[in-house]
Amino acid sequence: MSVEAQHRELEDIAPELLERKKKEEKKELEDLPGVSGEVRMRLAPSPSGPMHLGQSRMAILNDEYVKRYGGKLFLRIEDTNPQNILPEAYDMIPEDLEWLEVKIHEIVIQSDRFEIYYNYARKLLEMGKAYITTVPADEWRKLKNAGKPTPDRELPPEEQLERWDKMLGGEYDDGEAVYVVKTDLQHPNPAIRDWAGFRILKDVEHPRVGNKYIVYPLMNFSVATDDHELQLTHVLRGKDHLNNTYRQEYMFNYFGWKKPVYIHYGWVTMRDTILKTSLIKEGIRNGEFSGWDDPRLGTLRALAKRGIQPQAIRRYWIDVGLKSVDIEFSWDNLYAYNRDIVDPKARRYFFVWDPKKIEIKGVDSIHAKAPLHPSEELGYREYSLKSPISVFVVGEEWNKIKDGTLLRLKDLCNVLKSENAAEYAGNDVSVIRQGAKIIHWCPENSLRAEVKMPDGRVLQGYAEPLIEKSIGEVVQFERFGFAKIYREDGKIVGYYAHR
RNA sequence: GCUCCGGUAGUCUAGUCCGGCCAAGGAUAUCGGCCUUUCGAGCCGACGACCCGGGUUCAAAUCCCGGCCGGAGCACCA
Repeated sequence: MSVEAQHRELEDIAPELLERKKKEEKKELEDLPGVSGEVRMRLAPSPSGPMHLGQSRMAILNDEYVKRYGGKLFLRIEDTNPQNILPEAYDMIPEDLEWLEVKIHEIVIQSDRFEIYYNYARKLLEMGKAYITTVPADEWRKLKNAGKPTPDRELPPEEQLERWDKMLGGEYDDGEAVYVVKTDLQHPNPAIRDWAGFRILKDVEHPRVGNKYIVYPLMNFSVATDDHELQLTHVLRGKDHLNNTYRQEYMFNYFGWKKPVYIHYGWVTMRDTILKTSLIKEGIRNGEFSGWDDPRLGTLRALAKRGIQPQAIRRYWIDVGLKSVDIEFSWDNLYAYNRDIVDPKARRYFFVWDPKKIEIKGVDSIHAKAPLHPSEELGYREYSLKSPISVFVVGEEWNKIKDGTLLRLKDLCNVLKSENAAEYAGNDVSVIRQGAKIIHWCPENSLRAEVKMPDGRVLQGYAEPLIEKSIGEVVQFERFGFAKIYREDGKIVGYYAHR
């Protein structure tokens, strides 16, 4: 029977089975595989700058799972490359996580743990699973890609240990000797073959431990060691780390450690978003950016400044989940979540950009009473205007309207437009139903204000005086968009979030 | 070049493991209507997708084979 025939038949016997039901779906994170009891997970940022939007994904997902299953979430600061450390970041990262509402149970800093790494390094040499090579880097790499060992790869453990002690003792200079973990030189994936575990950095001062150590662990060695030492059950990481996982598994196998469950999520591209710490650092130095929270940046501090709520970011990443597909970040979706949160609470005000002052003629006084929110009971902003009455309107908008048009100044009155003035035309709200255009305004005693946009533009204008009551809050400038309000150098400054 | 990982509307996601309640659900965006003293919110509607080709099957987004496309890694960075 064909599918169509089956459908026809079913319509006769049991039509209710063909009825479609509509349901709103609530998105939840899928269960973590391999959970038995509590979980132990970690965030592992390097302290090169404050956290950005991209990194918030791993923070949120780890946090969600630890909260769901119970257990422990470690913040492990990976500062084993002293050349890429911003000292302030040691404080900025926990601050950012706190803002994100991520619950950290314990902070571990890798530069406190050199002795632990050295200890395992020695063991591995004793086991014959690692070697010290004095072959120059490019030559070593060439041999490796050809599947061939360096001459010193097979030297006996005693000799390797001797070399290790010489490394630690400073008898080699930078690059003259490297500690390598053996894997399989015939491994079909060249990325998995023997990998460097420690390097020598003699003349670099580490911001936390100074010149105490000259032998620095590389990422794969310290990560594998710590993932084991912290007894992690699950590791979430970007799939750019997939080959690192395969590398690290060699250490787990050599030592017989229990492996965590590894989950690799996909690559996120963020168009038009500045995330690279090196670029930001440079931009701050040369004055291009105002700081780590410049509204053009993708740092969490910049988003916070603009009034993006941590819960919106959380919902966004939960929505995305941890699939291994590569995705494109959607500002629209993030903004939609943020609007959901912010809209019911944000007080409404008028902000007039490109301000043009016009006089309203033919009336002695007007009392304006505008609700602070269209549906929530948040009270009113009231202004008494006395003759001569002038208000600010948006110049570019005003100039586009034909003279003689009947306009509604929202929550104020109706006017007949002429070039640089307006004739009072009563206060009958029903003109709106007749199709009168509504524009906004602000009183003559408004405050100078500017709004900083995420694309770097700065709009100059006026905000109504009562905005002062909402400094530090996210407000909605009617017919314009949501912004978070600050006072900077005596001036009202809004950081634009979204429409 | 070698090795991995992926491919559902503009974007994100459900479904794929265990083929049939999928003539593919939800969100967002866009467009239209209603409502509203905001261009916000709300309500209603429209638009829009299973990468391609074979095979297995009564039945394929789902299983098999072959392509194609995208991404990542091949550092003495993380």
